[in-house]
This record gives sequence, C-alpha cells and structure tokens, in this order.
Amino acid sequence: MNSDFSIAVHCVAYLAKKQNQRVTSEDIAQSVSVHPVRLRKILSTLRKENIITSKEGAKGGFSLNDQPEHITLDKIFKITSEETLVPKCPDSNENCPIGKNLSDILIRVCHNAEEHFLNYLKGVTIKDIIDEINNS
Amino acid sequence: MNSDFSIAVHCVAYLAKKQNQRVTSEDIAQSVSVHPVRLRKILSTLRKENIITSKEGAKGGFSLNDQPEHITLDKIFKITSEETLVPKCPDSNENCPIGKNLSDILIRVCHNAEEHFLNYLKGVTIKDIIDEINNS
DNA sequence: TAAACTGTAATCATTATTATTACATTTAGG
DNA sequence: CCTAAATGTAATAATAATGATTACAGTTTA
Repeated sequence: MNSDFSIAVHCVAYLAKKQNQRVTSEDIAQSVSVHPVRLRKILSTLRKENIITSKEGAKGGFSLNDQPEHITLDKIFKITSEETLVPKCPDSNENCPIGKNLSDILIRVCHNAEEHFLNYLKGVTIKDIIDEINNS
Repeated sequence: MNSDFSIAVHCVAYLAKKQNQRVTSEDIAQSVSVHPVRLRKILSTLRKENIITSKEGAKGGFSLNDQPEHITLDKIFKITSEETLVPKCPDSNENCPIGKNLSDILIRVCHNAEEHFLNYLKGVTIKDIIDEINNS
C-alpha cells in the first residue's frame, strides 16, 4: 500500500480546518511535506468523487464540498486505496489442486475482511479527527 | 504489503492436505511457484510460532503441528504481516498543528480498523479453506 | 497580457520486494 | 564415516512499486 490514504485524509482535514477558504496545493504541501504535484494528483481523485472542489487559475485552489461531520474515512479509503488489503497472490501452479484454487478463495476472504476494516472506518469522520487534533 | 501472508496460508494449506507426511520446501515451492529459499524463510517464522515443525537433513522437511480446524487465518496474518494495514505517514510538518498531530491519530485509527480485519480472519480456519478447495 | 494557479504526462530516484547464489549445518542410510 | 538430501540463513542481484521532479498546457484574475 502507498500512502495516498493518509495523505488524502491529511488534505481533507487541512481543508476542513480552513473551511470557506480556497487553499493552494503549495499551501497543503507545506503541511503534509509532500510534493505539490503528487498532492494535485491525489486531490484530483478527491475532486472526481465530489469530496472537494478545485478552481484553476490565479486565486484558484481547493476547498471542501461537505461538512467535516459528513465525511467518513471509509469513503476516502475507497477512493484512494480500495482492494489494497487483498493480497496479490503469486500465480501458483495450475496443475496443483491447491495452487489452482487457493488464490481465488484467499482473495474472497481478504475482500470480506477488508469490508470489516472499512466498516470501522465508516464510524470515523473528519470532524472526529479535527476534534482529536484540537484536544492534543 | 508483500505476499508473505498468502504464501504462508498456501504453505499451511498444503501441509494440511498432506498431514502426517514430511514435505520439503522444494515440494511446496512447486505448488506455490515461489523460490524455495523464500519459502524456507517464511516457513521458519511459522516454525518459531509453533504452527509447523521442521526437520533438517536427509528425509527432512516440514509438517503441521495442529489440526487444520484449529488454525485460524488471523494468526497467520499476525505472524507474517501484522501492522501492515497501518499507513506509513510521511513525516509531516512539525510546525503545523495538523501535520504535527495527524499521523499519530491516523495510526491509531488504522490500528483499530486492522483489529476488525483480524477479527474477521479469526473466523476462518485452514479447514474452511481446504473444504472450499475440495468443493471447487 | 503577465502572474498565479490547476491538470497531467513523462522521467528520474529511491525504496520495497523477490529471486538467486552461496555456503554452513544437520541427518539418514549405505 | 561418508555422501546425499535436506534445512537455515546471509549476502547479493534483479525487478517492481512508490515517490519526487521537471515540463508544459490550460485557466483565471487583475
């Protein structure tokens, strides 16, 4: 798994802290310590999923579409990292009854386990994160 | 995440299919399509955790310690891949209140989510896997 | 029309993963 | 007691994934 998920959460939390302002990728990059181009790539997927809005050109930037209490972490995880908990099994031996069938079974099992992972994240909102930051 | 987990499950399922026999890493490698040295490294961690027994020398090899219905996948996951679902956050800006605190919070949240992932795997045994293979 | 932005493709650097080689050690069996 | 067949493990090499950077086109403000 790459760190797109944690970077995306960071971006969204940052935008939530600056609600109703327009923030540049340069600005967010300062906080996350990640290259602005990489951020824009991640922000771009968040925009396509309607989490944020972007505006090009001078005085452009990014802003949040929704209230922090309505944005749950499972949604961000799905956008950035869905199926990454499902292992890539090596292409095992087709002539072996175990090798032949195991990977499909394991993929299904891990997919179900990921659902439970996501279900927990569904209970955590960006507001929860912000609140925790404020209390620390 | 590397594929140690799925390889380990494959090994254990293979040994379960050949209960009471001693199987070589070469033999298992045939089924998994992975280099025997890599397998022995993974098998070595399974041995240290008492899942399997190994015997060196001629006529040596690996065998299962326990009944397939007593081996749950969460245990194998913990041995091979614990904490891999917890994102490595980039070292973000210490001077930014969000950057400073977010990674600890996210790590905790993902750790909890991983618990739910593991809890699901706890309900799946090697016997379940074998049964599914036999029915497919 | 210049400056400040986003959008995105392409390339390069770094890190993680996997395969392979090499060799020490153990054990069975003639 | 010697040889062949195994595990155990370190070290290196090859490959793949991740991340940073460069480059530049397009958009918008002033």
